Amino acid sequence: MSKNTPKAIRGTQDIFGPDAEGFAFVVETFERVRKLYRFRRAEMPVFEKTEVFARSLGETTDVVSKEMYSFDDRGGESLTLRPEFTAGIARAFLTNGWQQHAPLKLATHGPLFRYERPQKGRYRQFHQIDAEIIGAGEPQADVELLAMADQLLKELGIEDVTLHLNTLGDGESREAWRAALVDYFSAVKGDLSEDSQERLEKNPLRILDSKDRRDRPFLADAPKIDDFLSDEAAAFFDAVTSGLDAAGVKWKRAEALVRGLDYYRHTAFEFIPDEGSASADALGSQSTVLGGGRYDGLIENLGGPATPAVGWAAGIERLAMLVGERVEPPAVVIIVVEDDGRTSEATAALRRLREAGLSSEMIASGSLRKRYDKAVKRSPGTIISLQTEMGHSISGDDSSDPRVFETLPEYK
RNA sequence: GCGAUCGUAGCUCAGUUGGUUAGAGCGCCGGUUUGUGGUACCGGAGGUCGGGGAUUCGAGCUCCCUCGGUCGCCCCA
Repeated sequence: MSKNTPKAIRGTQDIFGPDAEGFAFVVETFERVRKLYRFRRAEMPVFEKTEVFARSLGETTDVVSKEMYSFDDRGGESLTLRPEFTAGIARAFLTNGWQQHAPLKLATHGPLFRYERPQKGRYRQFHQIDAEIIGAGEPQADVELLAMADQLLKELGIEDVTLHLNTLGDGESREAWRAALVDYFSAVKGDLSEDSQERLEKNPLRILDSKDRRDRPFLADAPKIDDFLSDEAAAFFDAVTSGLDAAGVKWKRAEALVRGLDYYRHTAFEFIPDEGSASADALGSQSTVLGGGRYDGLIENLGGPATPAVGWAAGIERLAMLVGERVEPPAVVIIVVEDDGRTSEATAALRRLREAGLSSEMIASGSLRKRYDKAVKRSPGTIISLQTEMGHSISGDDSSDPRVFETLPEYK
């Protein structure tokens, strides 16, 4: 590599080989499951006016205040590369009149951008799959959404993660709880970690899942959301949990689970690897594999009508790490050209194989005597070797697809 | 933004208390052997040891700066 070859941007990745196969497997599985649940596909732009995210996520959140990739376009307007899907989907819902389709089940996937220090399972350009139900305020929507997430993880072969579930209540419940937490933690402020003292000002709910030892003694006796839930909010949560039970989705109550973004109300959830599991090891300190919740106020914040909605997103890279490396399937046929005069013959044969839907390639370069060895190393179902004197040899008869010789009877 | 750690061929790594032309395996290219084929052997290409500066007779190895990777904190998928 020359010294003046440009390097990739920090936090971006070039994905290839087994990793790329894992990535594709996640996306393909998501597409399949999403159709099973009748979620409709949507595509949004990767950039929006900055205000779309600033107004949706909350001006004071870290994402908005320091993690957005923002820039001015030539007209001087501030634009931002999407740091998440939900805000853009809400904007699209309003500007395209998708209200007419409500309740609307949507699914999408693609790249997102966040200006952060990269580490295991976290990148500046990362990729998510995403599912939302917009315009449905009933708990059954939460159940539907979570049932889909649960089945997706199962179909990906990820068994050692558990749904951690909480409710943040409605707006009033959440505010009352928040105030009680501030009172409680303020009383012991001096004994809290520096980080949590800061959280007390900015985001007191997050003290609850602090990793600092100094905060732990105070967590167990902290005010519980359940004591502040309105009757309606409690009934809503009951309906969600009983619905999950009916759908066969295993879950675990996580009273300390809160979500970072301001727009969440009622249901909040994360699928987290079980303690000590292989998945927990694979993810390092990035524990959440899929997360989301209900965001009934968001669309109103963007100037639309009051519209309830729930959604989740999951990092494709993180899921791919749990799925493990996936090998590329070998070719059905490899044609080895051991006589350069027969290259055209091989080209014609390949065309017919591919038209018949049989994956195939040829090896026709490099040392003549090593071409066959190269083919063997790629372990195809069948090797057809075109030799001098118009001869040929076949190997792999046992594992050959019968269609190979239906397509190319002359080599049988 | 903060902390830790690493940075030698395309890849994975060796390189002794600093000492002459920097090595291996794999991969790649060519050849020999086996004569019908995933073997073995030989040879070749490929590195200004991340970059810059300092110490020294002499630095891949010591020191400083810088740039990158990785992991962790904050935050988050």
